[in-house]
Amino acid sequence: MPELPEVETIRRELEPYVVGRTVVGLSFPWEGIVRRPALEEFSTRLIGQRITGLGRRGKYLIFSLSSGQALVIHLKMTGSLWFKDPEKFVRAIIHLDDGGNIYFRDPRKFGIMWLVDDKESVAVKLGPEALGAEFTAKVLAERLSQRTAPIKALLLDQGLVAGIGNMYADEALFSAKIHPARAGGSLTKKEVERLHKAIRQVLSDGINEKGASTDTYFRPSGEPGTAHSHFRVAHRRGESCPLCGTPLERIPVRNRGSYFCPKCQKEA
DNA sequence: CCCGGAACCTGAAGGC
DNA sequence: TGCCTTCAGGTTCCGG
Repeated sequence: MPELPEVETIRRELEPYVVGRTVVGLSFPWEGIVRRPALEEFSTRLIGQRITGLGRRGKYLIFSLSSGQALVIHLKMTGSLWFKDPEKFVRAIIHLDDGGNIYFRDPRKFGIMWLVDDKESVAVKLGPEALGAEFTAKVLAERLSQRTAPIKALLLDQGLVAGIGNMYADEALFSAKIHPARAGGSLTKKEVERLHKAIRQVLSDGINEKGASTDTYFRPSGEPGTAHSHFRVAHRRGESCPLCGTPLERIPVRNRGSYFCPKCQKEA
């Protein structure tokens, strides 16, 4: 699933391929991928524009355009962007002036494209970047205080901190030895500090491994990432804790599968 | 404001 | 073999 490390890997590998290029055409095998404006306006306004930069905010990819507008893409759960034709599940194709193409592959059709004047307008309200300088242990502690929702649910709230998804939340909580169902406000100062450090570590490791290909994530070349092979609990159904050997458990937290070690991550 | 659950969508995998 | 159920989860929306 594309979370911060996966989106960042795609951004880095796509950047030299698209920056400086002009969009010369668009194809939509599935038109529902365009959120706004309406498809015809989306196309007429985007074609002819030069891509001046490729950025990322949380899990959003932002293509800066010569007009000052931005093409924003969210891959949601199963989206990926390819240099070459993945052949199946192609929902949109961006044709470039050098003959290159970007293929938006998305089996489950959750992915979205926007063409906007203000890139901030696509998301409700994003919290600080999980790997940014402004996201400190102190900021995390402030944002968790008084909160009664499970810490796992709060880590997935992009308005609290931007970029963490289900896999890396499980990894960070295991690393910090915190049970996923603990109330966010019940964490001690030491636990919040451990959690903050763990979040930054698992996300950085994920980027260094070029993302985790547990399911439908691919890099633009079509190659997988390797981060999932280093996961200690996420998606490790039926396996044992790498630290103590206790069988890992999976419980739903806010309807999200949460993998953890019941011995290393106590609920009390 | 805060919390929890539904909705969106469809392929893969497992059970019988 | 084939049908059926369950699972996967990022984000927004809505009711309490």
